[in-house]
Amino acid sequence: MPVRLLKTVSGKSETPLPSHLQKEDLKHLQEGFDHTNKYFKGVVVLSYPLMKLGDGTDFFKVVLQDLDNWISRNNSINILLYGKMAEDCAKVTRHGDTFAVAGFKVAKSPTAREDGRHGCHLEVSEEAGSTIYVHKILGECLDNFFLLFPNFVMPFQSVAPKYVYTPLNRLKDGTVVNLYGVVKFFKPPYVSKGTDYCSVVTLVDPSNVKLTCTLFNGNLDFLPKIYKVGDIVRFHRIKIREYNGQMQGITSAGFASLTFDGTVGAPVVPRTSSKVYTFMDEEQKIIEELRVWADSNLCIFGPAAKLAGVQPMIFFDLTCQLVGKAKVDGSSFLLKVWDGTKCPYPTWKVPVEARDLEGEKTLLHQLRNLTVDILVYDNHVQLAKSLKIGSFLRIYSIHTKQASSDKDDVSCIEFHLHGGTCYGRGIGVLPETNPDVKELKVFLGSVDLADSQNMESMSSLELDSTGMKIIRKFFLISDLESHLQRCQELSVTVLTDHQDLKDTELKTILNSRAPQQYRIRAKLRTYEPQKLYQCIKLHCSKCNSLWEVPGGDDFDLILQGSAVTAPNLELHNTSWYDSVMWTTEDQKQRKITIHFVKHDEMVQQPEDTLIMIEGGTLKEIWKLTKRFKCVIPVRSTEDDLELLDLSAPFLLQGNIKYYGCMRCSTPKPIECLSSIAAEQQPSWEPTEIARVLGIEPLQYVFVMKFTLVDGTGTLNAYLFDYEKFFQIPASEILTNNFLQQKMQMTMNTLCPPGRKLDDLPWLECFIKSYNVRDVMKQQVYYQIFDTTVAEDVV
DNA sequence: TTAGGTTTCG
Repeated sequence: MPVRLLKTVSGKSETPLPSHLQKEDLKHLQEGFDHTNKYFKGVVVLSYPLMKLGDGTDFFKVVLQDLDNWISRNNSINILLYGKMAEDCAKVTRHGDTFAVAGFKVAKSPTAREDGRHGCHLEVSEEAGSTIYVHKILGECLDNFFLLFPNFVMPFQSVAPKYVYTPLNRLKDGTVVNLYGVVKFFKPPYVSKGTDYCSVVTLVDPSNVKLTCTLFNGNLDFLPKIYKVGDIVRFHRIKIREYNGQMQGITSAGFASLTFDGTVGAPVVPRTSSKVYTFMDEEQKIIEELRVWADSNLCIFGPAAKLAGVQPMIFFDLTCQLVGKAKVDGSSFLLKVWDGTKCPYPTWKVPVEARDLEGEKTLLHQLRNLTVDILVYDNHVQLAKSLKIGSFLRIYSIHTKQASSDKDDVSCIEFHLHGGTCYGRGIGVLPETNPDVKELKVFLGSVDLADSQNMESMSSLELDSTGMKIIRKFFLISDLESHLQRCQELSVTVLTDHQDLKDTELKTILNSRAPQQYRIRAKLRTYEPQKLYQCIKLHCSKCNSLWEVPGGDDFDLILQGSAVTAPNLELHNTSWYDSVMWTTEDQKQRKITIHFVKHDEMVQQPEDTLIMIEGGTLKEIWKLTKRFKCVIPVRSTEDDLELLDLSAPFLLQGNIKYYGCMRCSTPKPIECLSSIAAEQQPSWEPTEIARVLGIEPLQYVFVMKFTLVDGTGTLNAYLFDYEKFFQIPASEILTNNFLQQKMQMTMNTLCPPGRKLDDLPWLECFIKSYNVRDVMKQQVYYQIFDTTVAEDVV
């Protein structure tokens, strides 16, 4: 809606300014301050002709004099109006009119020295969500009245539209906009490497477009108070920029936010640091609509857990109360927390000096069986130090690790908040008004401390799906018992073949010659490696060699090394690929070339296209794999493109890096790929790509050593499995956290930590024995085969 | 300025 003067108003009975707006004093108008929900009021003492700027934008300048400081010498300020607002205001403005300006941007006034006015000016436009309330003069009589009684509250008429909110699919580079969104991902505010706190927030809206915003502020309070995925935010005056081909939001001067609980039916109460803010009935409607949309269109699955529900080797968010804290060393800090439930596993205690431990000694002692020690590292230390004992926290992405203890059967769980902010890792302080905190407080109050040794009586408050509070008994230990009982009766693994074979005791197997095959029934006493990510290897089926999976850093180094080679322009744009080269804008002036492989002389849709990249970084390549079917990192030689070193992947597809065997591969020129491109329907299968490029592909494989016992003997059997045993492809486990957790849970069922031998479940397996002869001696080895984890185990 | 979502391996 354009600026519109509805009618001339008179008398006090007319609509006053909206109640959420507060008057800002002239002397408080400063750059970098939060002027959200403030207005500045003044009389138009001067106006300039309407102009057009170089880009065609209308521009109008007026000078407002502060009524409350009319005696002061320096009491006027320049107001710069842009666009439609400039055009419309120019039509109706007369000297002597009173303007109340809200939603303005404060910037340094370049003309302050010459015109002697305020050091800053105010910038207003419809795009920035500005509002101007104009009171028209009614004649000299009232004008004088006004000057005599400056505090007289005048009726105002709104002539500018209210805030305009831009859907996420309509954002344009270089604009400052207002928007709503549902939080899909967030990093709670953390101390950046600069001077401010930083919070990263990814939003979605019904246009199904995602926007990642990077928000900075020196004051924690000015960043949005997001507590969980699914919260809804309203951002005012967020700047939109293009970054890496995508729109990005970033704080601009005057940025302000409101945050709402995203639960359908919950009260619509904004969380904000501002005491006043605009919030109308219409906006309540927007929140309610977004809640309903998110409820049916978004999968908001949070990894929240109670201490009673934790497993080793998971990442989870914990809502808890801080009971104690202590410094450990320069890079780590200890938080002792509880949530009223008891962790079913023994938990580790971080050794600290008694004098370093802060917190109420009696309470720490009383809660000793219910608190857990969380060790936080690096960038989280500063925030952790500042936390107040007794405060309620949500700690995001805590990692539970199983401590490897060789000395006894009982291993314990460690809780770590590792350094960095990946996956939103961090600490958030929850206010006492937070619904989750209210609920937690009720529950903590109900915990009978004398009874805390008796785990079976623990209970917990939970919210059911309708948001109603219900009290449910927690019988976690007994749940675990019954689960284990089932495992003991049946078997946690099943055979996929040879059902008719009879069981053989381990003692008999150990005393027999190899090679032979057996069916066994045994318990898994222990396994190696305990760190499951270490059990993934690369296997060459041609020479039978096993290779470690190279780390991301290795790949990065190779990429950096290859980026030194300048791209050979003679190899650009051939009959089977189109090439695009660009130079980065930073000081390094890095050159990146992408060769798009064509089909039928045309570049296909990205999801069907194979690209080759020269000079890219690990991150850039990673991003390209999200968009294109295949990515092959290459470098230029004098007369052809070639693959990089074989310790780098020869191909990236989705999450998977494909490697070639260094012994068996004889890389051919990249030109050979053109034969696949020429096929009628190129499938770009990794094995096919490897074949034409002379690469012997390595396969991802699980390699583990199981120590099995059955009362008659102990036998070490190797598990060598691509997919069948865990029903998880080994190729995906390193890049898929969900699958890693699933695998860890499987191992916890097969070999529950902290259990005595009698309580371990039975496994039914096939094993085969085989001879391995080296120079010195011949040895018998055993391998598990045709066995899989039972379907109902995980 | 900072970070620019994509778990550590202590």
